[in-house]
Amino acid sequence: MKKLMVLDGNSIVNRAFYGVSQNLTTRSGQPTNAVLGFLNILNKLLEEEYPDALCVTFDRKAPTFRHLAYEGYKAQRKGMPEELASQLPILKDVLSAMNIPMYELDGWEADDLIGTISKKDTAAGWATVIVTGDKDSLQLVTDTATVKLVSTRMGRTTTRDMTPDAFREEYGFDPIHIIDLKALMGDASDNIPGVKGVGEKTAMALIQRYQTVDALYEAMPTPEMAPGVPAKPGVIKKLQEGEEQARMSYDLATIRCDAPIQFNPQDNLRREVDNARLYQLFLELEFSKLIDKYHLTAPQGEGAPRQEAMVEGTCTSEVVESAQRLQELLELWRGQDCVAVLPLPSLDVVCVECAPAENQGHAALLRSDRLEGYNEALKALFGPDIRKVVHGSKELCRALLAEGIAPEGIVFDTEVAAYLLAPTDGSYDLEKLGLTYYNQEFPKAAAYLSDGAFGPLADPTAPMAALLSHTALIRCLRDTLAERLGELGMDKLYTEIELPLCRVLAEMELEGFRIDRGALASFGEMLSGRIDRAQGSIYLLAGEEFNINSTQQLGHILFDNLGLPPVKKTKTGYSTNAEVLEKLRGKHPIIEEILEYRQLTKLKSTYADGLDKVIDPDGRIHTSFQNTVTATGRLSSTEPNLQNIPVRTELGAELRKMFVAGPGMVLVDADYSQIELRLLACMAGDQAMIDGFNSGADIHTITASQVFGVPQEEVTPLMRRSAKAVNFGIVYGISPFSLSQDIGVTVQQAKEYMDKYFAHYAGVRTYMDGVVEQAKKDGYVSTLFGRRRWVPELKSSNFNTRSFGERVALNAPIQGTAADIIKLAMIRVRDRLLRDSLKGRLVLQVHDELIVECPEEEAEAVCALVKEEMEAVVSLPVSLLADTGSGKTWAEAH
DNA sequence: TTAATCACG
DNA sequence: ACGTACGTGATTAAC
Repeated sequence: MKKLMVLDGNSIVNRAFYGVSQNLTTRSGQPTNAVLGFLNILNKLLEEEYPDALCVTFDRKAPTFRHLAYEGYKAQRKGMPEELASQLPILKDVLSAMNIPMYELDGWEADDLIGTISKKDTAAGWATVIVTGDKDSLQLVTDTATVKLVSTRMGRTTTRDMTPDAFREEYGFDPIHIIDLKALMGDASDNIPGVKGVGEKTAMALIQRYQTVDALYEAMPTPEMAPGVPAKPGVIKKLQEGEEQARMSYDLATIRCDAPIQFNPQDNLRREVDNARLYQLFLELEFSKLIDKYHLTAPQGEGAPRQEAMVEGTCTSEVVESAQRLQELLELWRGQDCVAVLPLPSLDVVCVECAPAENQGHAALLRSDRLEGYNEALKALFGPDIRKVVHGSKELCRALLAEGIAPEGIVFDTEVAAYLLAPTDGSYDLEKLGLTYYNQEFPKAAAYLSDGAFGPLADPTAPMAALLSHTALIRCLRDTLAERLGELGMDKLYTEIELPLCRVLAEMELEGFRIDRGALASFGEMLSGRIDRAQGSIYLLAGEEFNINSTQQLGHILFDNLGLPPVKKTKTGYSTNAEVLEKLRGKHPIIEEILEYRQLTKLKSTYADGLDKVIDPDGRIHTSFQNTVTATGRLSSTEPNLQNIPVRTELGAELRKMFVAGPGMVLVDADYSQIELRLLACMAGDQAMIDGFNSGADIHTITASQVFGVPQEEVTPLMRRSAKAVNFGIVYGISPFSLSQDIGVTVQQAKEYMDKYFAHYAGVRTYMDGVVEQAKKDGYVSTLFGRRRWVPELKSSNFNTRSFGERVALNAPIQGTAADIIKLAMIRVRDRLLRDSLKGRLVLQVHDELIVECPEEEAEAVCALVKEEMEAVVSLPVSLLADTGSGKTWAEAH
């Protein structure tokens, strides 16, 4: 039996709209989430069902006769948000390009068309699968027509197949009687009134007993309920009064199967998509993933503007196999403004491209298996006399340095440039940049990155084509991105900070941080013992064994079994985080044990076990510093993250004793003191705060004394703590509510603190207002060094989104300037160590802290050098201060 | 894959 | 009336 799948277009697109991330739009601002969601659901359905034929139905305004029958009918549905309405024509274009038939008819709704189609389908001897999110359609379920109910909960699509048996199991009557059910209980979303005072429970019990409205009213005035369901008093009266409503609702709930459409399932057999049209549409919608999924290709001769130099074919290529040819090429490259270089991670293959003539590229492939003296070739290529543009220079530098080659002459990094231009984009794959900047599709890097892509057995054409086009793309991007950086005033930031930093980061990653493996292991064993004991007490106190790591199970034990009062809820149930547990402390002895257990297991799994796994054979940990990730310009650290090693608790801080210097070496640690607050004082130009810092006293104490109006000597620890919370909160754009939560006072008091704060630091308030205002005007904020962060959230109509934008606008310039400063300090410290012929080397950066490993005898000099360079990065009304220390371990040096 | 939690500045 | 601090990454559970 052949199978037709028919979709309720309106119902599915609604689910998609509300189920898929709300913020998905094209660069021009056209929302696309509903279209994408629809296609995702469609794909999932096709994989599940493999129908022979497929079609989609759409509403076209409510039928006139229904308006006459009941004026309010479907009135609510007219309020479709503009963001969704604007996507409907796009969706129809896409479906049309996919050659999927659509049915719509003036005055008819999608489910009436489905009813009609389903009936004709059955008559033709076909099976039907109806896809909708609307339970009304369940009345159409027959032996040959099933309904797939689609629901999207929290972005996940789930479907449920309703056959007559499944339906009867759930409802206790035949599918057709869902009409009778709706007639009694009504349906608010469809404005079906039903019988007043009769809800789902009563209606179900009645229909289970009588099946139909007719039979029910025949049994009046003494109807029975389904066995076991007690009749509520007054139901009979309500049924009698509501008979007219019930009859009318019955008509409203009935899906019509007699729409005047031509339909033959044969006309809906699946067809190939229209490649050219769909490609163009997906390009406009920026659905690059779907272009891959459908294996769409760019139509020849039309579509997006193409950059000639990038097209394979206008670019000649060769594999370099002789030393003589290599020399010729090196000479050619020396004469170029720049050449693009794309290395594979192992450096076995390197592609170099230049453009000797207008629009005519030439690429050369260097392969370790085809070229004698390969390492020498690399050395020559990465000499100072050839200007190179690369994508991801940190990785390249690390690979070259590992081979003993010190790269020079890297004049541009397209990945870092793209990051500076759009730091919130998240990733900067070449294929993505091609789409962003040239509206052009490129092959995926996986084509040449996969193992053995260039091996002797592999078909060389696919990886070659991808490699060549990506190398050409790098060359083109350099000009585009460099120009854009200049326009935005970021060329200095780029050439003096970001680009040279790549090399520094590569060196630091290669250097690594030495770990005392034995100490780490015994620390882990100690934790294990304590975890076992804590776990034992928890099971005992709970009266049963369960997975303490599962927040769901834990919530169940605490709040259902032990009867503790829930403090906060999460999307999925009870919240059990430390803040909540802290509030429950003292109410039950299990709480303390759980807090202890949490602390211990965190230390064990993330640090004791986690770090041990990534210790290299050289006894050191080589983290990766990510320099194209954060929205503010900070670095991040991964595999492992060495920027979140515990320090705040005594037990956690033990770990820092396992980060050690090598034999005969020490660690020098230097951190900026209050750098963000100092920057706030300077950027706001607030004289009171500037004076506070320059007086040399503790800034939190000064703030407390000013806010609470007492002399500094009389500031209590509590007052200082509150002032500190305010100081930090201001940098994040805090609200009185959050401050009150943080320091445990009433919202009113918190507001008072903030008012007093702003009264004393009036310049800070002026500055904050000004920054937000400027950001709203410009659409971005910048740091002292010109780094930008775009803040589109400020334009949102959503209060929360907009508020977030305001906080971002306040915080980004401060956090970002601090990031600029320490980056510059890193470059200077690194250069200075070399210039002074010291053996000390940077090994770690933690946002406001630098760690250098150096020979014991250099300790003093390095301390002085690092402090000097860090403090001298900029000259501001408040001078920067760096505190230094040294020792055999990180704990000792800090 | 997402959510919850918790480690850091 | 909203919903409540900026920036990260790793681990675990559960879908």
